[in-house]
Amino acid sequence: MPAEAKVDASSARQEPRPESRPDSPPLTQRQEARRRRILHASAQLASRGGFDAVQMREVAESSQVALGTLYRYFPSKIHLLVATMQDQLEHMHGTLRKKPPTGETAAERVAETLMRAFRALQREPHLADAMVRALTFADRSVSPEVDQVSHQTTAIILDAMGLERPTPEQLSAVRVIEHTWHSALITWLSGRASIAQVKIDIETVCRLIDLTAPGDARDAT
Amino acid sequence: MPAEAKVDASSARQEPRPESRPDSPPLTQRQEARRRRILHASAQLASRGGFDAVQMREVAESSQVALGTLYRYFPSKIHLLVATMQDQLEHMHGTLRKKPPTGETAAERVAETLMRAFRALQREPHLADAMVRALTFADRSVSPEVDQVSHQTTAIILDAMGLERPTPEQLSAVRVIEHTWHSALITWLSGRASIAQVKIDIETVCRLIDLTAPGDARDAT
DNA sequence: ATCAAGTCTGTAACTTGTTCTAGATTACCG
DNA sequence: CGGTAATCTAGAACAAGTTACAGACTTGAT
Repeated sequence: MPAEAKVDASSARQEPRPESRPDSPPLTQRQEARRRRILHASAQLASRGGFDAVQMREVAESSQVALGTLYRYFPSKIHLLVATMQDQLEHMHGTLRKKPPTGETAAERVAETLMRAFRALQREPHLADAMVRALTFADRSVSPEVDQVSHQTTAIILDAMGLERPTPEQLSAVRVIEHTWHSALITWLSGRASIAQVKIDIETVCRLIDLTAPGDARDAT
Repeated sequence: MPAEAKVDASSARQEPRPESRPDSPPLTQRQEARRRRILHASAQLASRGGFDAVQMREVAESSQVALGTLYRYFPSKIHLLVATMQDQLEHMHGTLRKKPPTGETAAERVAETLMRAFRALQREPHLADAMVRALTFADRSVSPEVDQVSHQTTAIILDAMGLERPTPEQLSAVRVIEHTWHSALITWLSGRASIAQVKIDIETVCRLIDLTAPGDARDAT
């Protein structure tokens, strides 16, 4: 059995994900595989049962890893679920990129994109529950990871807007859209708002985009 | 020692709070006092230490109540903290009512009011942490209570707008403002956004109000 | 091939939210 | 008053997140 070499720049990287996680120590293949098994188990358990069903002992068992190891990879349940969200978001961004939104205005395109994402979440409401609850419950110790999720979300929205160099005002609008997106998801997940309400809220907040760039929003795609 | 009579309509109610909690079984004076002690202890513990510092055993001890009794009054830590928030919100609404906002437009008045509330929260950031985290983490079993908080918040915002009969569009805008408010608080509490950022986000989202009623927003106070 | 350092495993212990129980106390009714 | 149902108390017990640790396995370098 040959020793597991670190995966460095000289070896062919099979996973098309050069960005996003500049891990301080590069992982061996087995470690990368463990990480992957853990995230998979996490998503699977979350898909049934939501937040509560993701139990650290079960994740460890499902991914065939000792509990201590699980905690070495993800220092808390919240870290694990936020990482799971990062993972899912990458998928999502890829999927969304394939079919760019068709709306005329930037506001329409953003709303369209978010509604598409929303429909995807509706297919796995328990998973959405686990991820979003973790995200909003995260305390300061998870800030870097939550920030990354936020940046990824921002990237998705800016993509939909078709902007290279957003103005500060536009960035403010995007931040507000993200606030609304997260909070609206929460109200939907906890049964306090209908799908239709979420749609309305998204469309309402997206109007802010037109407000920030009244005349020059149409140069995209 | 005379038996504690239920506080019913025939006895003078000393607390100026006839609305807000139509408790199915009316409470005796001692029960009302217990409830108050519990909420007080909860707020006190939250004020240092935040969410994690509110430990059910400590709340029980601080309020001189058995653990089982605490759970009879508030069926979970989340219920307790959401109730604490309701309590604080009532205070806040009263305080805010005394000095109505002075802005020209409805958007300005709402932003002014929210910033005033924000400054109040800044004085007790740990308490804010406990309440807001509980609010967004609450699951379906707490929906009625969370809804009440939401309604109270809506009332505050509509107050600031100076509206009696808001249009559906305006209500949508208010919902989006609340979303932004909660989510912006979270990002601030977890150290991912500065106070200045929160201010900008609030002002940004408040622009939606002008958007929903371009011509007739000025008839208040 | 072999050694030192780092990693993984299995397991027990600890913490805090939550539930349960038996026995006192209190509230309400006749 | 006296009885009964509801409530309260103290404390044990349970559940799931988290930590600790001893021993086995990997890794990287010689």
